[in-house]
Amino acid sequence: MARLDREFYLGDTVQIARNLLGKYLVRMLHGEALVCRITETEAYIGRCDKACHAYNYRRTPRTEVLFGESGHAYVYLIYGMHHCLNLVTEPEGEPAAVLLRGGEAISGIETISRLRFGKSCAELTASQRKNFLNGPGKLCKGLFITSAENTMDLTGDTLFLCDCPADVGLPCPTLSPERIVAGPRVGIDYAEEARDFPWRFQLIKEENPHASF
DNA sequence: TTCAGGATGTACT
DNA sequence: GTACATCCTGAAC
Repeated sequence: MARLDREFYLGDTVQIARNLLGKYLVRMLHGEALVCRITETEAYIGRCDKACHAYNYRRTPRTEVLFGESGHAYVYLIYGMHHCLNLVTEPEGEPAAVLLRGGEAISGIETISRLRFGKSCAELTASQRKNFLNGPGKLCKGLFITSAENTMDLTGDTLFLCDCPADVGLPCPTLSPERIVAGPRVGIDYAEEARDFPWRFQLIKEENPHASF
């Protein structure tokens, strides 16, 4: 199975955040592949970014993984009840990561639905279908990603990314035209000048262009 | 369809 | 004690 290797995560974090759009996140759970296509990301760079947990190289037990080898997962709990998944980037010693903010479910949808809402797809309301994986906490809940996955190596067999679902033996979906939109990040009003960095990237469907910023 | 409000745990000051 | 890279529900429009 071809998947994104360590080298992919070594470069410029903002570029990686952009490059991750359209890639496939694979979560193996009890032998089943839960797969989603990434549609929204944000870059966080400790060196210069007040919104980053490791701003100014602040090193604590929590941020330790950000300083480590690229291509590992940084998972943390936010607002006491939601998890967020980040992919560690850049060489060791440079704390930086890309937050996965949203995706669309490709495979294992029935399982994802049960993890998200405790019921099958067929029972979901229109609102629940619309808000399936369109948020960082939702993505983690749907793919059962918790603190247990913190520091996990993303080049392993449990949680990884790939270019194309064919890499995990799935048919490639037919894609409608899309474009990439960049804008300021969400929920970081406290971060002063870093608030306005256009480090959020989103895939927008051309026929349904509702950019949210 | 939009909006306000509450739920909730951890890290760090 | 405070702030936090959020989500869900239900009420109002």
